[in-house]
Amino acid sequence: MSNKKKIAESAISRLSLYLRILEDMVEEGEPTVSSQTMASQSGTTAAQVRKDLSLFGSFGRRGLGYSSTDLVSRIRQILGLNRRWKIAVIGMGRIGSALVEHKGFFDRGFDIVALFDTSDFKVGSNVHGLKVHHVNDMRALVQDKNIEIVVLTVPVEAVTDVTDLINDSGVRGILNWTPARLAVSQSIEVKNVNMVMELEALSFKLSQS
Amino acid sequence: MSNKKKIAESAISRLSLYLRILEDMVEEGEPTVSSQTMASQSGTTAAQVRKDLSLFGSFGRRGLGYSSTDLVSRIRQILGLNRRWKIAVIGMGRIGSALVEHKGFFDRGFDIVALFDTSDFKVGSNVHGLKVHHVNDMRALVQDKNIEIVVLTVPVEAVTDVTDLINDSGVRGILNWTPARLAVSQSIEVKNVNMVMELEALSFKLSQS
DNA sequence: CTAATATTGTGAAGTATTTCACAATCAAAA
DNA sequence: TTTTGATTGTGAAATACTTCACAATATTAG
Repeated sequence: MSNKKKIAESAISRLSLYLRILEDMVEEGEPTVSSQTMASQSGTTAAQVRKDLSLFGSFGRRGLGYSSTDLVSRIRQILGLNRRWKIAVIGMGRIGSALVEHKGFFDRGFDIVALFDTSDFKVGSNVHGLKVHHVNDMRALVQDKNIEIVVLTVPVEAVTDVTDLINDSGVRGILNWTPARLAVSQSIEVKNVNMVMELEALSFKLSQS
Repeated sequence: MSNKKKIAESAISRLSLYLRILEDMVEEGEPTVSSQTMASQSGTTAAQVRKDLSLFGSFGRRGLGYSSTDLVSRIRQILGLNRRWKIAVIGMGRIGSALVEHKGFFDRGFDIVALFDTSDFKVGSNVHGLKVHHVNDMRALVQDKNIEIVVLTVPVEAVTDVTDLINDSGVRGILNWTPARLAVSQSIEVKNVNMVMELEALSFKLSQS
């Protein structure tokens, strides 16, 4: 599926948001939903909602709105969520361990199937029922368990070495919690999550007003 | 300082990034730095770096580049980081507790000075040397300790009630870890952090290729 | 002092994203 | 059957953001 059309990052975030809203609607038994309803619940405009959806097709019916259940499965399809994803967490510090025990990932289609750490002290221990492996065994386990995404929560000093191992492992995507910018091979997708940067953005806004 | 000029969110993120890069340069003893250097280290273009900075003033010298130490303090000033911020964490679940013990916030100017939870079971306990308070005491403590930002990591069921308490507390900014969209008063700034949405964006990208 | 080289700051041009606005379509009521 | 009211899908317009390109300015070498 080598889709050429370039889709904005922002449109994808909104689609994620619409999906959550629609699932709630389905839960509540609403058979249809309008772009206006989705817009007000997600803090955008009805035109934006329709434009976002129109990037991928025509899913609604004029005069009626969208079928909630249908649109849920359309968006799931678009986002690649009509399947489960196997992920690993690398770095069993406080944040990494906390993420492992978080049920939210499983609930939304992401199965944590392996854990890694760099320290011999932690390797071999159990976190939430999963054994912690040494990062040197990453390649073997990624191949063996078909892991496609890793969540990276190692200390910043370890990033360079671990990035090499990831590059070599066959993983396709990284959710990077470290403040470092990763030197990954072209084919690997990276999303950066940076708490401090978010706080700094808040600091900016609060300083403006 | 009621600055009317609207600054793009993306520009602010990049400023955060430049700041980190510049601090490293200073650490390494580099007296000056060019827009090109900052660009390649932050994954953008030299023109973008110069444009971002020019939104706030002229900080460089033609032919020479920017003074590292000077630019660090300029950006700190711009982002409102020329002071320390007092923050609280609301929700002492796994993620909330992990964040409290994370040294990264303190290192970058954010002091966690209070903890809150909704459950009587956790209230009164100690996390990393700080006592956990009941959310009902938020207003008093926010006022007393001059807390301006809260990090919200409560379970989604608790969001509505806790949001009311936050609205009433005098807090100015929220870093929202919950998947809910908060109903906050106009004057409160909210930044949303959503792990699952990030994973879904990865899922989309991986499904495209 | 002049030439060569480096690098900023910034209008203008080029892209990208969002919003507007309206024809097309559907259901229900008259 | 026709009218009324709702709502999509989408070009076109408006806005926002990024990149280009070059004059201005600084240092160093000759």
